[in-house]
Amino acid sequence: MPQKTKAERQDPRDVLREYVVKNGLKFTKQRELIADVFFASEGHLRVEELLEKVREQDSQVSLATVYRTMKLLTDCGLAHPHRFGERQTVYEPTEGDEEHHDHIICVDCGKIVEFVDDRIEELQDLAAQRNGFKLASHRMELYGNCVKLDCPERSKEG
Amino acid sequence: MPQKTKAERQDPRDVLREYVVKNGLKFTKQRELIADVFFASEGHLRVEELLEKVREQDSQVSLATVYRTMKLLTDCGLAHPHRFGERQTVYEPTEGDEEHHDHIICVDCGKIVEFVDDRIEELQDLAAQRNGFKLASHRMELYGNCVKLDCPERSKEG
DNA sequence: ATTAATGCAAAAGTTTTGCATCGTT
DNA sequence: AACGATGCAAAACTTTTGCATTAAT
Repeated sequence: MPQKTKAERQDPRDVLREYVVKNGLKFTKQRELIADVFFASEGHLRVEELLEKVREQDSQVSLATVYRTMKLLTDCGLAHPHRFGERQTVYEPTEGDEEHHDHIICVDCGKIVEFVDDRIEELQDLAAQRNGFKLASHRMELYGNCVKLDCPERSKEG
Repeated sequence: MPQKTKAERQDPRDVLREYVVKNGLKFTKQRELIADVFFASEGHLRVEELLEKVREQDSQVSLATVYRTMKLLTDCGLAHPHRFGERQTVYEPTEGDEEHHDHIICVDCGKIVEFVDDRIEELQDLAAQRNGFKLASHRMELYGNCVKLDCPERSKEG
């Protein structure tokens, strides 16, 4: 299995700058700021949350710009939108060339843990074939309760 | 592995009626009609589509009532909402006590195929445990292309 | 100077809700 | 008769878009 070296990974800001230049777009301070805040955060951010954080640095940035920038980052392959059954779209950074991953979400406290299971991935591929599909991508989310000690919601409730 | 007999399965309409009575609600013709149309259809219906079909029988039914009824059906355990990455919520009938299933979706033509893979289910359970979660439920969607002959989109395009 | 990006506000799309009225119990 | 459900329209909420202005190239 070919393994990408981490050394190949570029600073997301550089990826963005490259993309922007290549497409005759512009590298604005808003884009830079939004990207910085996005990649500095822990991921799984809703657009509103991102805007909030961005506005701590520049209170003038508009919601529309955040939406437009997240779309741009998605086009660059730097971000990926999710819908965890909620109303709002959640973005997470795609970590360079690293492995794809799935999510486990705590139904009590909302904690999100990322994981990969190669055996599952393999079986998904086979399941698709068995049903006459060529698998392109997938989404898998597990929902459950995280153990007591890890769940802030539990400790809150005593 | 305990196996439910199909004989136990009730007519969804009866389940609804029971639920409604038990909760001091009312069994209206709109609810009956919406449930009938919903269960007669092939599932994976968006609310708009459902409304359209419902209005073929009674043009007076409102969108709000369809939304409210689908919520009711969800509470009864008769329907289940999905978001296949699209904007609109899609409902599908939960088939009595039958097995849970996942989905494969054709990115070309939108065809949806249901499937179950017990080995995947098992591994999901283990993956959750390994990450300190007690698995309650999951969602898994595979995206890909269905083979030429099955894909109406392909034949359309020649 | 050119042309894309921004901010704003309005629009669009989906879902929910308030309320007067209707229909089931 | 009582009270939940309905239809309608308005509201709520998320995301997109048009446009005049600003800023990156």
